[in-house]
Amino acid sequence: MKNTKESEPAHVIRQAGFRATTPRIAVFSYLKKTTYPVTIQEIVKGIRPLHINQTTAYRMLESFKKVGLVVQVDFQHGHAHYELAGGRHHHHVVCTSCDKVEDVIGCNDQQLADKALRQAPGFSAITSHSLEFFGVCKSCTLAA
Amino acid sequence: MKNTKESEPAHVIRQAGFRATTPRIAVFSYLKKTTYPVTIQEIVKGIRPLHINQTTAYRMLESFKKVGLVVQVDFQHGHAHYELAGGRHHHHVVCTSCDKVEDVIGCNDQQLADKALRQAPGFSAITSHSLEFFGVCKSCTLAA
DNA sequence: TACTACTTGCAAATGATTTGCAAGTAGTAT
DNA sequence: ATACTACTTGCAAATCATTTGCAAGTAGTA
Repeated sequence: MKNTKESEPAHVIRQAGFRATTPRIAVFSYLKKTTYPVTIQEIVKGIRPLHINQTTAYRMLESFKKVGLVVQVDFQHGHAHYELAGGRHHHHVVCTSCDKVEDVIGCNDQQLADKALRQAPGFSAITSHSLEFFGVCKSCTLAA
Repeated sequence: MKNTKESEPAHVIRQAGFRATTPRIAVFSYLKKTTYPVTIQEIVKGIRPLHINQTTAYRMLESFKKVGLVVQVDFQHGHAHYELAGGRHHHHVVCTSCDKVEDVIGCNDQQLADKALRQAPGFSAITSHSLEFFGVCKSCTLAA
């Protein structure tokens, strides 16, 4: 299984230091085409008919996360959501009624982090942050 | 069990629409004296020698959260943390190595939320948001 | 083509949180 | 002070997300 086009999932996966296995290519490709952060369940179902074990998915996402290939986000739903990193850094607005998600960019994160660091005397560095917004989407507002 | 001084836990709890039971007063008082968001485990242990069931704690925190008495925060530790609401709105910096927590204030949240709402065409309102910073504290930096 | 370290699948363990139900009690009416 | 009822709690068991151990499979290299 070899494929060297720069943008090919297999290539990206190898660049990240992993073997380009069928499950990894499928998961990576799936994440590439999703438009919002997905759960492990969605990933496993999303790559059908290919079937992979949930354990495999958990391990894969964890390792992808470790090398910065994916980002984990928390919508306070009791389970993790993942999305591909690499795109423009952004955050999300989540509908607390129907779980719809939209992206938000331009949050001036560096400035936020700097300000936070200045206020935290016991810290020497801030490496990341999570920022999610919760609200009600228009369809749910109408439905209420 | 009656007590009407404005600031008394029992009074606050009744104002929120609950019965001022021993477990609730104990948990509320405990939260009042903690200086960082605590877990269910910490709460149950923190009110000793009074013993309450974890289930009770979960239900209590959930209901406190629902009426805005407490806020739930997520440090990506696999379990929820809670703190009393009502104080100044703030966020946290968490050490990814030792879990130390420090508060951060003045994040201009309203402005952040407004900006987010403007960018989310499908949403009619933003009701809350979560913002946590992750980094390394000074002791852990030295220990590394 | 062979080989080995990296991967995957499966089953079971762990940990957090939830649910059902019977027993207990705060707050109110008597 | 007493009785009463709806709100609360405790306990046991269920559920859900995630992790771990180990044997079998396979990608990438020699």
